[in-house]
Amino acid sequence: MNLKDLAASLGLSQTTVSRALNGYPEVSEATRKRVAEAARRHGYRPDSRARSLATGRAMAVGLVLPMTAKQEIVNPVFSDFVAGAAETLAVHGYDIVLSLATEEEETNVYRSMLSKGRVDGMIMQAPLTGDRRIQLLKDLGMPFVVHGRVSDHDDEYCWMDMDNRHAFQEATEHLLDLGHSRIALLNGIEAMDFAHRRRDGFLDALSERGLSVDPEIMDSAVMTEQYGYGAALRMLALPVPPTAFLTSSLLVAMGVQRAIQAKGLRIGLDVSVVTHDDGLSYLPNGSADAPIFTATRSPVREHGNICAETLLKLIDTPKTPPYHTKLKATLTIGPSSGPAPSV
Amino acid sequence: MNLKDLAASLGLSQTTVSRALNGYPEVSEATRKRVAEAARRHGYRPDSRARSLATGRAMAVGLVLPMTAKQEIVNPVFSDFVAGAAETLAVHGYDIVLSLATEEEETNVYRSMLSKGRVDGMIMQAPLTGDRRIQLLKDLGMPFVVHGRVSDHDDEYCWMDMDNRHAFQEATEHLLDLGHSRIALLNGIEAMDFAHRRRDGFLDALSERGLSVDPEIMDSAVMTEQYGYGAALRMLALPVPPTAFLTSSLLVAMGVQRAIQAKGLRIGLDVSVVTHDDGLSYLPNGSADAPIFTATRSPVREHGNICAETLLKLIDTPKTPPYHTKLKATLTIGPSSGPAPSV
DNA sequence: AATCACCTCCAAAGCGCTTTGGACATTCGT
DNA sequence: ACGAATGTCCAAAGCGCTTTGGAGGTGATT
Repeated sequence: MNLKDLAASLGLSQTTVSRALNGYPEVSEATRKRVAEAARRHGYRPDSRARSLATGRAMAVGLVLPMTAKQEIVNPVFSDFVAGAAETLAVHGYDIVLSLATEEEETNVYRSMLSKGRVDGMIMQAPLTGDRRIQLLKDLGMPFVVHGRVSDHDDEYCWMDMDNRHAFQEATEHLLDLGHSRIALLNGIEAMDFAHRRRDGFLDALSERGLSVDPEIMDSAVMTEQYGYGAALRMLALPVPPTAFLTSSLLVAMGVQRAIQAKGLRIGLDVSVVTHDDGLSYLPNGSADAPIFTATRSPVREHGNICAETLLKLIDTPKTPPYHTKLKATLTIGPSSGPAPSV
Repeated sequence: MNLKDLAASLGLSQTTVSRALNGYPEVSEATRKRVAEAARRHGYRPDSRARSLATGRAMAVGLVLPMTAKQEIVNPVFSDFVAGAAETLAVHGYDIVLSLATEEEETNVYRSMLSKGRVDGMIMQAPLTGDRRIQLLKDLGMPFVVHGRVSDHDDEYCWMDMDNRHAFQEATEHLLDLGHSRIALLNGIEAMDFAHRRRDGFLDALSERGLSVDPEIMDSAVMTEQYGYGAALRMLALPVPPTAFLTSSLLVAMGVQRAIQAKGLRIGLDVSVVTHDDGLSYLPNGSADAPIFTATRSPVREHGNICAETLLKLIDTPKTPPYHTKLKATLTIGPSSGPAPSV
């Protein structure tokens, strides 16, 4: 049943039926009722393509699943991020069109997005340092917002990001204030742009207090529990082991925790752990009033909300200058960090 | 630049240009070259809506983000599943259209899918017991496949599932064979249909050996690390604590592990742990040759592949009878399970 | 009684593509 | 040399919706 048939069955024109259904004022309340009723009865569902073709709006935004083919890992942050974005978009009647970014076929990456009209804008996640995709998106001339950013060209596009540098600086200072001077950093892989900024924050805090860096207690890898466990185990076996760990994700912190326990040490007493917490719904850091880890927290679901919000604004008024949101993470003190043990 | 303009600029008809671009045989190699070149030069991108409207195929499938508004948790399995689905779909040129399922507006759940033409079929995830959405999908008359199933109406629709019952039966038997007779079950929330079947497998294995069940060492909740930790701690404090735990997810198992360590017990020696492992890429169970936990494993990314494959088949030949795939999980022995301690 | 504004509705022109049903040359078999 | 087969291209009809630019009728205003 299409609009034409529906109109015919009512003895009305398509125009009137369309207007009645879409809430335009130039149709009497009586006919509107009649039309709505008939539509319901016939199970009429407008064709989104036809509508989109006529209106020029796709009512959908694109999202690329951040996944480099090499390391077949899916960003654990993805599901919460997308939930946040979808949530906000749904309110405005927008859908999300997902596509997979594999590095090989870089040119073909945005295949579906390349065919015009499928989406009104795009959200890009997890940019790498010097990510070429940003230029690609710019060339496409489609509104887009980046979750995260690439340090060099900050001002030329729209992004929303957490203040990674500040968060890690603050976390480090927290540990320094507790008397720790030998702090290990377990970072994410440094191809991710945010990892750089996190390290910078860490290093800034150290050098501000005149502390130098020991590369032996700095590592970076894909953020898994295993990684945290292995790296912590190795570092704790050093002649002068770190008294504190700063990790890039809760999962890594959990690995560190396991290593600490395996060594027969006590977390928060013998060894402190501070982590960043993306606020993933399935991986909560204890509860709000009783966190497990001391953590800089910035829920990624909220990031999704903001990215969506920003993109919608951009779609509405395409000529707005590049707009940025920088979120501050909140430092929550938990039992995992305590005064440095006196030697 | 649209097809019309492109054709005009070449002095050809739209028909010819369209055919040249889409690889139809009735166009000379020379013109095909010329057209392709011009298209590239002008950056011509066909409008997916117009094409879809003309062909009748959307070249996209719908996916509902499984999320009940109440428990604001995003299924951790989602990202890997969707990666698998996207992977397979991309090969065939299909996109994924995501939408959010909130329980409140049940009727409105498939809003975007309801507007015809956006997708050619749907994948539904994480069905609840007696899930009404399946009937809804059937009524829509659109091809769909369910990841998981609802026990009662197995045969009326297309699904792919893991043999949850068998997996948990096997896991339980493994523990029984090791001499454990007091086994705790930490299940997922039982609103999820698969949780039922897992429990059934567990109970079957027990009753086969004439063992009865102690409800005090059976629990079910959202599968987080915290839950595993808390439940295990509580159960280990019982007068007759369990000597083994069977958990529904790696995250829960990690929580159990933490509780065991906190109690000063040794995993695999004092207390055994067996878990199901969804093979999430960001939460690996050790490595293939050195697993951390004894686990029944069935990578959910593969589930995504299969669901997509199945759906594509269904879209191609809509009249195929309901088609089912049941995957067997593989039991991998790790150091987390060992002989029951002699009393 | 004539004018005006307003309300309610409609015909038809797109939106940009695919595809049907030929048209017009050119080449082939005999 | 002639009809048939083949190769190459085209005009135009959709696909199902929105939206422009009126048309006709009603009641209020002058």
